Amino acid sequence: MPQANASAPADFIREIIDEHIRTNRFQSRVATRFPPEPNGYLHIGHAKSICLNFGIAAQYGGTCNLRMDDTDPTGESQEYVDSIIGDVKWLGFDWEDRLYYASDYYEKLYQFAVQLIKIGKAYVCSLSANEIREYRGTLTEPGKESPFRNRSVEESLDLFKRMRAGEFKEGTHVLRAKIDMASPNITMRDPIMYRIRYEPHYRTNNKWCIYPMYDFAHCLSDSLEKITHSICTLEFENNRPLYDWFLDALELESHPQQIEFARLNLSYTVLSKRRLIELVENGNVGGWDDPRMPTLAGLRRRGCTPEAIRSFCERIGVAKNDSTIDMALLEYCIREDMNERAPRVMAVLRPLRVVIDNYPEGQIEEFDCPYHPQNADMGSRKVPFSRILYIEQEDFMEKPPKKFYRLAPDKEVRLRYGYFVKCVNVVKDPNTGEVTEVHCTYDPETRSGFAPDGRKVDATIHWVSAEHSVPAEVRLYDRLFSVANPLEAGSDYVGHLNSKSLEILRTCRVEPSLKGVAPGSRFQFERVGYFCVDPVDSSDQDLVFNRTVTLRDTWAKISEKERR
RNA sequence: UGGGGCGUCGUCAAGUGGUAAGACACAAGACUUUGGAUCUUGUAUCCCAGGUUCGAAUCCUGGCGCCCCAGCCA
Repeated sequence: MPQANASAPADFIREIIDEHIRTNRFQSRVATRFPPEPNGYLHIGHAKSICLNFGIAAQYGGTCNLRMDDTDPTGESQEYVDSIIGDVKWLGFDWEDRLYYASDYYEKLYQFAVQLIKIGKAYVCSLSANEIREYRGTLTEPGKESPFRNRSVEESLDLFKRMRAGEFKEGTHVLRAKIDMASPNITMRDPIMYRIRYEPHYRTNNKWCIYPMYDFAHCLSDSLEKITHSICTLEFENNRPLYDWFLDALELESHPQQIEFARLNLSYTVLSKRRLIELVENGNVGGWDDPRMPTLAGLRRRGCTPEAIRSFCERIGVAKNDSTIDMALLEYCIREDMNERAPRVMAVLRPLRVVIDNYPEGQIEEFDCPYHPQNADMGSRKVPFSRILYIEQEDFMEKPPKKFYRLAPDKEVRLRYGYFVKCVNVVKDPNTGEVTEVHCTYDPETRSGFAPDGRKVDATIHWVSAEHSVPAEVRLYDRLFSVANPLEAGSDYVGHLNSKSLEILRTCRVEPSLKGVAPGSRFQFERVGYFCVDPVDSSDQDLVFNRTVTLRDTWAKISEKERR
């Protein structure tokens, strides 16, 4: 398990824990948990919580449990459980043998409910859903007490037993806590503890037809697991009094401290399970693991490493301010990580044919090219060079603007790890005027990239040998949404989907060393970006690369500025 | 016109009465066989208004703004 380093940021949660340790609350124990509901895939917002909970446990020598908060059979499934387990593991965290399920506590939870009825703190209410809503009051008006509120303990006990036995239809009865219908905190207005639902649960199947609500189940699950710090997001702040109320009413010894922090928002994407499900179900993306998705599955398929995501989670901090992190920070973390680990390799995404007029026909040379400019330990590979090459279309301009350093008529550039070449002629499509082939001469004295006479070139460009390179498909991914805050103006966030979030290039040529690379392996295509062999669609016969993130592109900024 | 939370650089975020850390972004420059990487440099008086104090982002008072809560979701 990754250890929190000594310089781990001291956020307000850690301050609270330090205080608890100082005052010997919880006997200096620290026990946290990550409690997802298995009704969707984990996203990077969950990663923040995972890193927080597991990170704190590691830092304080405590434990962190993984618990499926599966109290609502609707939408929950084993598929999601499996994905959650895989994702947390992939992120690099270990819950050892502490994988728990709220559904395993159903019987105990039922007994707790019975106990609350017996001490007069819970009752079966037979109002309809609509009536319950009406009786609840509004934000500014107090609620009214249910006519069933003072039902006898015996009657509630009997009814509750029969609810469990399946004697009633859905919606006819619920179990409620007897608190205060006039509370200014709506959460405390006799909250529902159990509802009837004739829906098979993915784990308990048809054993139960009553299911506990979050507020009732969560605090008790925490207590049963002897959690000390129950960390959740800000929207549960209103629920904290209720969290405490149940534990106090049952006089439980294990009474965790709930602490709330601000959930993660990321620009140019959405991070709510509901919307992510919509994107998947509407077919706006290819699935939960579509590389454009902010899900852990999507980020993984795109090529992100767990290290990059953990680094991101450390950098963003933990506080109570509503905040939106700039996507640029995530991209930075990915580049930072990739820069160190990705072998450099050459690939031409949009090929332009180059003929070296004075290079002997049929001659082939092999250049030894290091995999990493700053790390010789990563070794090198041989890259073949020949008379006909491909370069990137955008690396040649017939009429270059002032600051364009690359190849142009009469201009000399260096081919990476190869020779200096000078453009002497172009061939154009007679109909479109488009340049279809560039003719160059090379200087044999400049082999491996240096001129003995000391002359310099403005640019170094990448290339592949036409004959030796291998074809590949490259998928260029970009931000999912075209605006920073897709949710800003109401609900038409789908309208802000970035139509250019995926561009598929099918005529790419990559250097021959890439033949047979393992799915999931990551590379830097020099001067282009970081790429990952698609773990799903790539094969030895058909190479498919996903762009994880571009390189920082100063030229793009300059040319953008010039255009304005 | 209820209750709960939050307001420090474009975006995050330290700061806990002693004179505004850091990161990303941005800008300028150095270096460079990736217009990459790296390195230097630059950029805020703290939502507003009063008050307390020798001294306030930090304390007090009053405003203003934003978020959450009226699921038999979590």
